[in-house]
Amino acid sequence: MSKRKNSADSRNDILDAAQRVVAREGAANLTLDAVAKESGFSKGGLLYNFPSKEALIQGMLQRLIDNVEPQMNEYRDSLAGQPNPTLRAIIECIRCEAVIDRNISMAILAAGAQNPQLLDPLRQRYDQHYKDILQETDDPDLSLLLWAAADGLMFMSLLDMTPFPAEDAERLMQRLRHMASTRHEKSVIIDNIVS
Amino acid sequence: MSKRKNSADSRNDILDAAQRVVAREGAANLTLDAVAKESGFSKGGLLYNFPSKEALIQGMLQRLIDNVEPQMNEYRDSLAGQPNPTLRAIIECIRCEAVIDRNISMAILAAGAQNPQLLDPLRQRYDQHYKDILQETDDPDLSLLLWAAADGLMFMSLLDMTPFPAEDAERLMQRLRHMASTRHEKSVIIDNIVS
DNA sequence: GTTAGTTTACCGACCAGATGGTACAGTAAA
DNA sequence: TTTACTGTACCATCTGGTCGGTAAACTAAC
Repeated sequence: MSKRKNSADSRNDILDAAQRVVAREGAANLTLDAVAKESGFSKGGLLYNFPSKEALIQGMLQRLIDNVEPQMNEYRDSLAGQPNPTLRAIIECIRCEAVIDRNISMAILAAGAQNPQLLDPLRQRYDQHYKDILQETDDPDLSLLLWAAADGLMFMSLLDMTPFPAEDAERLMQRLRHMASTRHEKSVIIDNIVS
Repeated sequence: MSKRKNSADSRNDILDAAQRVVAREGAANLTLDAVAKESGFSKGGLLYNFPSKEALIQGMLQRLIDNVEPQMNEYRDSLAGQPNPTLRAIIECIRCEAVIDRNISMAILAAGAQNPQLLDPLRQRYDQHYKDILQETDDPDLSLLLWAAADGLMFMSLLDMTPFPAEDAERLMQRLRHMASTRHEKSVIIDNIVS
């Protein structure tokens, strides 16, 4: 009966429990008591590791980010030298739903609605992505639009509002991927192919 | 001291008050008491008009939709005969932020996170947009991607995560608009301009 | 046209449950 | 001795929602 764990393990166990709760019962039922029960910790132990509910949610978001990061880097590194590696890595991550459980993302979104600064870590990521994408592209605006499109598809899926079947979404993602992998000499190219 | 108003007026007054509350104090503070106070109604009167908080939020969403609809139709009608009228109307609505107050949308989003079926009216709209866009386009996938991109930009702005300045966003929207207004003979056109 | 009954629209006190958080005494491993 | 908890009791507050009451407005009978 080893009581002692190191604190990092405990925190991870708690975050796991929180994710299970939210995945099973939805964002509305993410309460300290529920997480305590699910994790096996006492409420005191929970609040010892995360001094507030807000801290817990911050922890969830941070871990989510930390989990996606290596996967993204892997993609990006494998595309080094080719066009738009970061953009394509983002698209790929969204495509294979590295974005984890819908409920978890929704819970974080809901929390963000109540306390906007909770999303700051995400904002930082977006900022970094923005800079990387710009630096790698021949056609900044097109790349940003492709990014926005991928993001839009992700949000639709997140909110369960995608009006088309999964295979269509898949095809769209492939086309995005394809568009991101071609080089363009100038912004204007696309705009010129008018009938 | 006419006590009697017709119910529709009361409901509208209450929805106005709810919007003011949420715009001023954020989604977290959208409580029945706050809305009652802001609207001048008693809590009982409020709950007479909206039998539950959920009903109130549904009302807010519905009115939001009802307000944007005529504006969209106007745009669309003015583009009749030209390519992609619906898509372009959507883009235009997003561009000039017909999407109303950020806080209001966030409140609805937050509510949707807790009770997903609350977003059903929105889903219906998306479904209709989807059908309309498909029917009007020469290049279904491209149109859907442009739609997704516009949506992505909207969500970024909604969550206050747009990493680029407003003028860049404006330029992106213009490009979207432009891309939506050109005819394409085949999907492949775009894909072919590879270096 | 007055009276009586019914409905509509609203008031405001009260309530029950949930929830985040505290306090604190104890305990066991490192 | 410090760290990392357990466990319980407790609490203040908030919040959605109920409920009995009430006055104006509408309806209908006389």
